[in-house]
Amino acid sequence: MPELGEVEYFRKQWGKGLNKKVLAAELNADKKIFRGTDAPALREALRGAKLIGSEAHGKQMLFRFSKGGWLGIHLGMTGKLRVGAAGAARLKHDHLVLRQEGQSLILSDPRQFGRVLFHHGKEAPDWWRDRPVEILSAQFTLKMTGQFLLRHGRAPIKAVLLLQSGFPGIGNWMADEILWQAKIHPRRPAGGMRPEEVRRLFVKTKHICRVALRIVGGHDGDLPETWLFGRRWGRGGRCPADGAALERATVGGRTTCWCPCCQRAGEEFN
DNA sequence: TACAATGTTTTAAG
DNA sequence: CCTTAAAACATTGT
Repeated sequence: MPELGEVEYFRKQWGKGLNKKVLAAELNADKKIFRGTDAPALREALRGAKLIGSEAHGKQMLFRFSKGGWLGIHLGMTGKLRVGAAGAARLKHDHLVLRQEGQSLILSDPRQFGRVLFHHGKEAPDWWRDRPVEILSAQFTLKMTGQFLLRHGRAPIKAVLLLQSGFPGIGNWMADEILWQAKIHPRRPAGGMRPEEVRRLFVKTKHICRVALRIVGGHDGDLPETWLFGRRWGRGGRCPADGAALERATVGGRTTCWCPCCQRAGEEFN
């Protein structure tokens, strides 16, 4: 599930635990989701600590606790954050449960492509300090975007949009939406874009992030019917703009959906 | 049964 | 060291 907007939605869910103490952290330290993390240390450090803040950055989340607890969460493909009852039983894929007075903050992730990180200390850990420029920040510029595309010039543009080092928070449906709205074929080499196309891609990237954060992040209604979003799942979809049958194929290792009429690119890419 | 699923990470090759 | 492409990861649902 989680791309930019959904990550923000889940962050807000755990936000319900703000300013409340963790009575106990329950987890299975040997689960894959804790790979590379000292899970027992996490459990000890969070017992009695208060949740004092949270942030999202692309698909990464950080939950800050008193006494120097820094909890990083990535939801992978199937991760979710929810709030349950105080004594809620741990379900099969509930890998981390923070018990608070009156409620439980729960992380579930069946496939465990997600990851939990933990750092105990005064300073922010490296994994939170070294982050790419956020798409909606003023530092994310047209020039930067053009440079990033050139740097990955031979890869298909779809694959480049999925690189978190350049487009943090963009996932599979957002990449397809950006390319459809910008009228660019997903298999076009990133470095072969005309200036006008780079500009369209840049503008649509910012726009789609903004709307996704508002609508998906706030669970505030549905994405516009005029978007590709609602038609791109499964075969047989039709382009909202011209009614053409949508194409589906694997591009950049992921299922990709596009309109062969709106997103023309010449024979060699179809 | 076999394949696909809103994502990285690893491995191998250029 | 850098980029690219493909496989791997673990589980569920169609």
